[in-house]
Amino acid sequence: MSVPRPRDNQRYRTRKDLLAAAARLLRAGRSPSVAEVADEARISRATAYRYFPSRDALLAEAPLDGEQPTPESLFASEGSSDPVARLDKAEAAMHRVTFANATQHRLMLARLLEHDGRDDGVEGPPLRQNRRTALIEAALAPARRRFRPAAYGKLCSALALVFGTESMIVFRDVLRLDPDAARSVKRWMIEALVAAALAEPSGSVPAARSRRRA
Amino acid sequence: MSVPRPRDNQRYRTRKDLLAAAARLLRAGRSPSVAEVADEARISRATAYRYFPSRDALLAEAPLDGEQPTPESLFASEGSSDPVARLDKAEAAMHRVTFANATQHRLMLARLLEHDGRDDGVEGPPLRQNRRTALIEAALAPARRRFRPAAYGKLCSALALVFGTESMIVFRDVLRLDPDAARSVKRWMIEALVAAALAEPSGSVPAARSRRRA
DNA sequence: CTTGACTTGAGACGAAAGTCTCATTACAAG
DNA sequence: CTTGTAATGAGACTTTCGTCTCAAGTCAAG
Repeated sequence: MSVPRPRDNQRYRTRKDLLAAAARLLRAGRSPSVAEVADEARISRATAYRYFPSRDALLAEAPLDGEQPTPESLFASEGSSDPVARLDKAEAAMHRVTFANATQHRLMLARLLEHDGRDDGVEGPPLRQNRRTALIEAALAPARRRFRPAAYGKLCSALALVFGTESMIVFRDVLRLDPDAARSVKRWMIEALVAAALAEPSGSVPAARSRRRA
Repeated sequence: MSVPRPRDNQRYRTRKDLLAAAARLLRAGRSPSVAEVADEARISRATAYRYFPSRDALLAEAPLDGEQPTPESLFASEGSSDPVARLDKAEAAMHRVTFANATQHRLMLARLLEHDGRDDGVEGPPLRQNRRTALIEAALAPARRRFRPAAYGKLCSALALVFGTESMIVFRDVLRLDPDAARSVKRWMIEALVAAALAEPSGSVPAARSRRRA
C-alpha cells in the first residue's frame, strides 16, 4: 500500500495548509465555516472539499494544542506508586488538552455521535480510539494488587467517565463551571472513587442491598 | 408570573402539534429538517420558527418515549431520606429513559455539541435544559444538612456527570458495557461519592494530603 | 520547450437554516 | 354579528453546506 502517486508533494502541502488554517481559527475560539478555513489558507473552497468530505472531517483532523498524554511520557520518571497521585497527574494532562481544545473536541465528539451506529460499512480511520483506558490502567498499575478484581473493574469504568471529553461537556456546557472548578471536582472524584475501591471488602455485590459497613 | 395571555389555547395546541410531529419523525429514525416537522404537523415553517428559535431547540424538546422522571413523581411517596437510596432511585429512572432512547439521545447531544460553543454572545434560552440538577438536588434535599457546603457543591457536580446522557455515551460507546453493567457502575459511583461527601471534615481541601480517616 | 496528466480556482446549483414582511385567517370580546 | 387583535401562511431573502463542471494553472517526463 501507499503507492507514491504522481504529485504527492503538491497535495501534501495543500492538505497541511488547510489543517494549519483550521487549527489557527479553532485556536482563536471560532467555529469556522469551510469558506473561512479556505480563505485563511488562501485556497479555494472547492479544493478544500476535494481534501475533506465535510466541514467536520476537516476540523476533526486539525492538529491539537499541547501534546496528547501517553502512559510513557507521564509515568516514565514517576517515582510514586500512589494511585491517587498518578491518576491525578494523568487527569491533569488530559484536562489541559481537553479544555484548551474544547471547541475541537466538541466537534469531534459530535461527529462520532452522529454516525456511530456502525451502519455505514466504510471504515477508513478508526473512529473511536480509546486512549483513556490505557492511561488509567497505567496509572493504577503499581497499586493494582491492592484492589479486588471486581472493584478494579468498576473503578476503571468510573474513571473512564471522569477522564474523557464527555466530562468536559458536562462541566463546561451543562453546569457552566470554569476549568479550574471542573478540575477540582474531578480531583475530588478521583479521591473518592479510589478510596471506595480500596475499601471494597469483596467483589461482585450487584445490588445495593446486602452490604455491611464497618 | 404566568399571566394568562389572550390566546393561550391556540398557542398551546400549535406547540404541542409541532413537538408531537417532531417526536414522530425522530421515532421513525429520521433527523428531520424544520420544514419536514412543519409539514408533518400541517403547520407553516414560519410558524415553527415562531415557537422554536432553531431546529435544535425544537428537536431537543420533542417528547421521549417513557416518562421523564421529575422530582415530584419520584419522591412524592418516598419515605426514605437516605441520600444513596434516593439518588439511586432517580438514577434508575434516568437510566431507563436514557438507554431506551439511546439513539435519540445520541442525536440530540450531537446536535447540541455542534454549535454549543459560547462564541455567539447571544445568551437567551440556555438551549441546554438541565433537568438533572433539579433531580439531584431533590434527592439530596432531606439529607442536605449532613453535608458541608463545599462538599455538597462538589457532590452535585460529580453526580451531574454520572446522571446524564454523557455517561451513557461513555459506558455504551467507549467502554462497550451493557446497560446492566453500566447501571451497576453508576450505582457504585453514587455510593462512593456520597460516602466521600459525608466524610468531608471541612471544605476546600485541595490536595489529597491532610485527610484523616476515622 | 512541449506535452499530457493532474491540481486548482471560479462559479453555478440545490438543499436547508434562519430572518423578515405582508396578507389572510381565526379567536374572543363587545 | 361585528370588530380589533393575535396567530398563521406564504414567500422572499441571506448564509452555509456540499456537489458539480469547466477553464486555467502547474508539475514532471520526454
